[in-house]
Amino acid sequence: MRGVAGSDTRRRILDTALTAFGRDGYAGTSLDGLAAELGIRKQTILYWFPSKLDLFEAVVDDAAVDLADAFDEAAAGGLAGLDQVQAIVDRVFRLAVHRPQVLGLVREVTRPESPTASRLGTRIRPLYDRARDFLTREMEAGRIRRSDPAMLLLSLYSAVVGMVTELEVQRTVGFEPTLRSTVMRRRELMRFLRAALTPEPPPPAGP
Amino acid sequence: MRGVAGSDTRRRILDTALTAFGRDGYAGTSLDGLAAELGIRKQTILYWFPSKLDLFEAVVDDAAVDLADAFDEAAAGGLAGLDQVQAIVDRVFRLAVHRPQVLGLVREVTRPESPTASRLGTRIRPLYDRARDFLTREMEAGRIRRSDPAMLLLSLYSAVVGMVTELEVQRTVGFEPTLRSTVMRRRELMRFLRAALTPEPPPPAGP
DNA sequence: GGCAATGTCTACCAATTGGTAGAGAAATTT
DNA sequence: AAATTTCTCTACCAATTGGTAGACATTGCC
Repeated sequence: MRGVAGSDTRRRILDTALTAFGRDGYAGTSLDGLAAELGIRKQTILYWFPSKLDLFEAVVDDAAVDLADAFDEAAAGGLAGLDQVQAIVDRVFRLAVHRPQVLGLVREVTRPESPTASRLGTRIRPLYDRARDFLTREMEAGRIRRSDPAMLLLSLYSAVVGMVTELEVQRTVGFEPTLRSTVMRRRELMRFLRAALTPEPPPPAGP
Repeated sequence: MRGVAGSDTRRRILDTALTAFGRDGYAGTSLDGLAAELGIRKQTILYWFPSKLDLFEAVVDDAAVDLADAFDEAAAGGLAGLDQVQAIVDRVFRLAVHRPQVLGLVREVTRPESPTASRLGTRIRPLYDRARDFLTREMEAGRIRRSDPAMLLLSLYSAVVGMVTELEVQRTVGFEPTLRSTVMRRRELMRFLRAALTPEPPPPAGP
């Protein structure tokens, strides 16, 4: 078969590359290896993406869309306070469970020296700003414990990504996480976050 | 100068390699590049460490000692509950501020596909066990909010590493973090952790 | 001063890397 | 059916990779 399949080849390359980059990093992924995994020649990859870096950027853009969609969807409910936070965490967890590769890529791309650290930066920035604004608003409304929104956001992000990464580590070690353990983990994370975010009861009214 | 310097070369290689591996990852670091950075030839590196992988493992072992020392030191005070947690966080922060490279390496080595994921595993395992036991004990004593100790530990770890990583990212972007901002960040982190860990007040005594 | 040990270097090497040039098959257009 | 476009391939290539072999300089010991 030659020159047949149309451009689902492009999609297949993107998907496999996402996994490979997330798993082995940019430097650790070779076009030859990737091609072998796909059962095609490296030159076919270079036909669809003019260079390795172009491929990487395309993969990042692709993943960024997924992430943004997840956030949008979770935010669409128009919830407030802890419920909104919970909705987002749930949604990210869902993404992480059925496309764990995306998180691997996030990990790779947020490395300071990543070849396109800046790219994900510009893609994610709007999400970040929205999230921070949300937290600020909720704090002012007293629905979330008051603190520095930027740093709180970072803590949230770290906790979520850390927990999801842990799922992946388990899987690598050969422990296919059960639905049950996944659910437990998410619940545990939410307890942690709720504990950290619940506003303190107002102090007994002063003079 | 030839055959002179004695084996401080070995130390210099270890230090520079730590930075390089943490910054560029294992695959992203080349012996030639490393040698150039050191002003020596690659063969000198291979004289001290028989292979790239051997070098990497030596670097990991070296860093693991630093980490273990930090923990030991923080644990030596014999504190309890949140105070002990705070002591450890402070100590890790201090390490991260004056040897940020170590954290970069931790990041690299905790990647599921890292060439020596297992190695840091065995080095860190004892620390992990100790920490989990500590948390379990403190929960039973009612000094820390009750939850799954393993997952709580993961949340703590993620939050700390995430925050420290952020410091590094800032530095990369060119924002030399001031002492002031570092302190603020640490304080913010502690507030987050305290909020998450403080035990709930006992429910009004039941029947 | 001779000599072994130590440490760094030059000279190579085979394998792998990302990338180019262009042949050739299938599908589409004319 | 001829021509063109689309897609995948074979054949290369220069640069870089981790690693080997061994020359040569310095040091400390006898």
